[in-house]
Parts: sequence; C-alpha cells; structure tokens
Amino acid sequence: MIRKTISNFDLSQICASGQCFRMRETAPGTYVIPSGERLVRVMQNGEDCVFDCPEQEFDVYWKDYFDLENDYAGYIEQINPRDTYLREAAALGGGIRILRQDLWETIVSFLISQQNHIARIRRCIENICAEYGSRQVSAWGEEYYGFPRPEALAGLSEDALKACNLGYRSKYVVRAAKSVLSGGIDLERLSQMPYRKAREELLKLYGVGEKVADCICLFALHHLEAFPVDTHIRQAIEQHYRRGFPGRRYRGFQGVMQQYIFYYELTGSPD
DNA sequence: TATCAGGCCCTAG
DNA sequence: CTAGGGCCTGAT
Repeated sequence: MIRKTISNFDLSQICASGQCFRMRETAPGTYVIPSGERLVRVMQNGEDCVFDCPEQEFDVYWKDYFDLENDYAGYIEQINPRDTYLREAAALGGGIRILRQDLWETIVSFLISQQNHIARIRRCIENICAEYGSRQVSAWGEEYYGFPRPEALAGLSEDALKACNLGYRSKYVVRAAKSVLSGGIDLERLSQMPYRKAREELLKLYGVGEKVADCICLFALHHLEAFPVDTHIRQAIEQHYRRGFPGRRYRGFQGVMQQYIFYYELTGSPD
C-alpha cells in the first residue's frame, strides 16, 4: 500500500476521458486499472490516494504510468485567459493525466476503437483478454486476465476475433500481431523514436490511420504534441475555433489540451 | 427502418 | 490528390 497526496489527479475523470478502455470503478472512489499483464487498485478521496500494488512496482511502473511526476497545473496556466471555452474545459477536466499505457495494448485498443462505441470497445477488449490473455493474480489475491501478447493473437483466424465481436477490425488486429512477431514493426525501437518518426512508423500498420496513430503516440508513447482529431474534436474546433486550434501557443503539449476538449465535449458541454 | 459511432482502405476520376 | 462507397455490430 502506497499513500500519496496528488493534485490535478482525478481517476473518475481519467476513467471517463477514454484513454484507457479497461479501467473501471469497482466501488465509489475505488478504481482497478489493468495495463498489459499488470493490475493496480487505487482508492481516491480528493487528493489522497492509496495505491494497492507492490512498492517496487509502483516505483518502476505505476508512477510513470499515471505521469505523477509531471506538473499539469503548469499546462493549465498557459491557457489563453481570453479562451473561455478552453478555460472551462480545463476547469472541468483538470484532473486528467495523459497515461503511459502499454504500447501493444494501446495499438490493439485503438484499432478496435475506430467507428465504434465506447461500451462495445470495452466489451471487445474484455472478450479478447478473457479468451487469449493469461491468468494473473493481483496483489490483493483477485484473479484477472492480462492483455494478450502478440504471440497469442498472431495465429488466429479472422473469424476467431469476430467471435470476440471485433467485426471488420479483426483482420487489423491479426495483421498487427503478425507484424510485431515478424519484426515488421519493432515496439522497442518505436518507443525510442520522436513523435514524427513514430507516427510515420505506426501509419504503416494496416488499419492504422492518422487518428489512431496519434492516439497511440499520445496515450502510450507519451508524445504530448500529438493531437488526435476525431469527429468530436473536429466538431468542437469548427464550433469554437474558426481559424483552427491555436496549436502554436501550446506547442509540445497540444495533446493535453485535446484531452480537456474531448472530456468536456463528452461529459460537460451544455449542447 | 435508417443512421452513425473516437476511421480506414481502396478504387475512380 | 480528393471524393465516395464499403465495412461488423448495436444503440438510438
């Protein structure tokens, strides 16, 4: 058990921000967060958090996963005071952090996310974990399934994943797993590349377009300059930024602003 | 019954 | 290079 006092950190907001499809609230203020084959439980009460995991695992993994060392108040301070819309968005979602999620899991998750609803995305991912993930036991003795490694998916037929409800995205996932195994894409190298290069590499994957590539860059590789544009973001920008989003002002951390906007559109905007 | 979800691929022009 | 049809499935 690790106790921490953390500002600008709100798991309910992170949960709803849609970066992580496996995270869930199991009881009021209690969250279970899987990542790859790991699992942590966090109890949050305001700025007081208790992390339930081995202490060493917290130090080497979860601290970075939740980006706890980073100062998000500093990002929010740089918002243009005259930009009422973005100020409101950040005021609502100021507890969001950009997670450092498992790369392979994030690639598959956002392949599945395209042209899909959040509820169904969650089900799809639960299905493939239960079917092809390995059984694990958490720090508090609960059994769960890890996210399936590429080896577990590469040999599957398209129909096997359709049975997991992936629909036409099945072939994207199987092909991606094969690319990882064949060395067509090197996850280790990918995580060392700068944003532009990583994005370019990801776009070579069948089924990965610009939006999905940017989600992977932002939510796994932690390239905060990635700014995924989906239908919600496009609509919000058309409505509030007639001359385009002022990305230059937020150079290097546009992705943080994207999350505030996305969360605001999803949960908070009046229309 | 039609439309559209946190898109992307492919083919025509 | 740009436009448009097709794609699994289910919620509305």
